[in-house]
Amino acid sequence: MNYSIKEMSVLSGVSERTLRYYEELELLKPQRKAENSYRFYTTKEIQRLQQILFYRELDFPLAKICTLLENPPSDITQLLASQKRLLEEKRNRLNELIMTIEQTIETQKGGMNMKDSQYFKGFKNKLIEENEKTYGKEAREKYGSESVDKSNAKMLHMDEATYHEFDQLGKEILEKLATAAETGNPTSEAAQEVAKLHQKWLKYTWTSYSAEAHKNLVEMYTQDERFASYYQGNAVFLRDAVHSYLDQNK
Amino acid sequence: MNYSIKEMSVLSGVSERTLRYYEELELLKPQRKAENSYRFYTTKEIQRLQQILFYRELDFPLAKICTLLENPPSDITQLLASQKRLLEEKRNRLNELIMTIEQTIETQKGGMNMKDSQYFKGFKNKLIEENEKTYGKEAREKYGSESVDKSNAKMLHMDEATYHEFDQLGKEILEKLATAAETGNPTSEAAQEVAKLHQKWLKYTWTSYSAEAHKNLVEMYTQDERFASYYQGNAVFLRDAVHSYLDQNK
DNA sequence: GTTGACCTTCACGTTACGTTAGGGTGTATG
DNA sequence: CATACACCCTAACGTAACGTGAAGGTCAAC
Repeated sequence: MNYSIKEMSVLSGVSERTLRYYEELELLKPQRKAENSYRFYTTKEIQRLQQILFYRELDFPLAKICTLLENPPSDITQLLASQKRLLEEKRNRLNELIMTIEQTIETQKGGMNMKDSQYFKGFKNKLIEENEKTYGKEAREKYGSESVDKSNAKMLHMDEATYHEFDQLGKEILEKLATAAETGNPTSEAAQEVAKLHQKWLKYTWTSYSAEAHKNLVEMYTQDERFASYYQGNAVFLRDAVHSYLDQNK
Repeated sequence: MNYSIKEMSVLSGVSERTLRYYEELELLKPQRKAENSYRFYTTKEIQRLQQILFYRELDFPLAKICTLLENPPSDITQLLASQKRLLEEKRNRLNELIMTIEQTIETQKGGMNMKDSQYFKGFKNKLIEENEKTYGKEAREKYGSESVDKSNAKMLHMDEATYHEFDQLGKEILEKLATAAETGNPTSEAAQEVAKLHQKWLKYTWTSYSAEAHKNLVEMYTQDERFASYYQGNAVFLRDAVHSYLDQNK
């Protein structure tokens, strides 16, 4: 049986343009009628097209499909496995983006303004980057890697001295939080000081501070593994301390 | 402070080309030095760039970012939510592809040849399509939609009559399976007949049949919801019947 | 005066096609 | 026999978000 390009298109569900394009790429080469140089496809080409579509639907690029059909690799399962890993990476990245959007929406609902929500995202990305440095690529494989704009800090237009203060305060909070958490009591004086410092720390970057947004933020710390990891397992304690502190000092 | 394009590039981590491109799109319009028409960026542009990057990292297309920054929508969370849905669809599609690859690898390991594995995928896609027709878009939203090549059946180069037989046999299996399953005994005569018919049915399309691949296939039926749904909850029964049948008739 | 680092615009390449534009072919009908 | 209509052909531009030169101007230092 000989099929014209239109018949082939209807049969397979791919457009005529696509069939011509595949010929251009030397992926699928139909014969031609001598008299009018019309293309015609036989069962051989049908089978070939099926193979092409098989790989195409698995998101293989056409160039790869081409080389793949010309010299079929001995180990197809390995090929499939590597394509799978690639797709998984893409998926993980999407998952990460989705989480980020969710959290951004949360911060918005929690009363943060857009500017601060954006800064929050930058801060999160910085955390993720450090997290990856610490825990190697496991984290990168588990989550995806959002492309981090590298010098978020520089773009904060803080001057060097202020940034240094800010950075030091961050470290101080981490240390004092660890000490305070040992007592287990979020209403202790040590814990309340941590909460106060955390408030001060936030005010360095937030254009408008509100207790509501602050509570919302520390709540979120407890939800995301990376934040929890940054606070070395004391995210819940920090949340409780901040809640208590803000309720005391309304 | 005025930054040259290079300084801006280092500061923000985006390439010079990208900065020029954004100017071309009217996304980010730096001023020019009068004497040499060099670009220069001020804090205003830095902030603008930060906004651009915020949305870009969430996979917003640049054109959208452009309109978005020109007339900021009142409800940003809604915007974020719709972007989230879009990303979720992409992710679901990837998940579907990943599952398909896994299953294809399984069929390969189960002793199927490549051609039949490809056909298996086509069959699965047809099932999915029918599944979606039945259960509406819930299924499509939960899983992603693989682009199905519509007329897989036609491309099987079965003639009409043979295809009709094949199709009828498929329906017969479904009915008899339901009846046999009521007894609950996969070694019953009725169940064994179903297994035999299923074998016959597979041989219509498989270029090489093996008991191993057959067992592997029915095992997979029990793992994937859509297959299970096609067999109306009797996938496990079918598996047991086939195993028993093949072990009896070695 | 010349290197070298910076800047400029212009323009092609990337992926997988969709979409005209301009023109030839084959056949059924008036 | 002319014409309408469905089909075929090639060529070429457009898409998104840049990367990568090419060709040439500007500026400070040696």
